[in-house]
Amino acid sequence: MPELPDVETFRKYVHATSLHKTIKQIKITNTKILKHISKKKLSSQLTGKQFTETKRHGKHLFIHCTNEDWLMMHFGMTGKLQYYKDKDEQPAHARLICTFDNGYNLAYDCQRLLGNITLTSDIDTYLQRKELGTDALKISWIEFNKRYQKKRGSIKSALMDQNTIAGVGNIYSDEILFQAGIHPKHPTQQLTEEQRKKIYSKMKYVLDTAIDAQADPSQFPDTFIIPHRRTDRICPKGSEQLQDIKVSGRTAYFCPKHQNKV
DNA sequence: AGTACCACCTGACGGC
DNA sequence: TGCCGTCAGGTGGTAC
Repeated sequence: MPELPDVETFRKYVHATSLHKTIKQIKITNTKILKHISKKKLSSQLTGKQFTETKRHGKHLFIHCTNEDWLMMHFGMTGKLQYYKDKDEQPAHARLICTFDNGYNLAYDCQRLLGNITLTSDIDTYLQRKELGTDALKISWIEFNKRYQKKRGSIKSALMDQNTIAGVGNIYSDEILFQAGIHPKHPTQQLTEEQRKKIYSKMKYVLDTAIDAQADPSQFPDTFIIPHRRTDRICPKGSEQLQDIKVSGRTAYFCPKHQNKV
């Protein structure tokens, strides 16, 4: 689930529900999600504080806290957030639960425990340490063009490389390449400037459109491939059968008619 | 600097 | 019904 549009939707959700409320209690039900911080330290740092601001970089969500730290959340493959009042609305795999003084809770739910949470005092330092690339929605054409001129390997894996640009994962890379009409295995270095430009503009279009649809595939335009990927497997531009192949170990879906190979 | 493979995890699904 | 392999929208480490 969580690529850039999903995480941006989570960010807005936290912003709309969880700011400026005092945290009464922190509950951590599984410490595997904690990175470089103990359960005790995280609870004590957050209890009694409030969240005041939200930021996102690629697939990373940062929530500012009145102790000046940022609570960092990464969602792995199965992470999500839920704001709720009654315990019966608590999601099944809630790993971190913040209870506010208004009686509501914000739960970080992560079935497969592949996500992680930590505290950081400075976002830029954190991003540098992780060597994350520029956010996919913030990167300029100049920088994108420069990076992808030099980049080797298939275009799909280049788009998914978080050190090159941050935020695009397996499904949105499929959508970007479908919209751009480029085969996922197309060698990055063999793209023309025109093709790079097309990928750049379709990347922005796909991510913006997905954010507008709150990252809900059922709200995506009829022209998107994502809702067809693992369902009817039919190309939305025609009636061709979509194909799947492995690219850098991930399953890529594409239309053999509309995405020509090199 | 690539790819290939394994590991981390849980759970859904299809085949037998 | 149960067991087993496979796969899933992520990332990090290792070997080549």
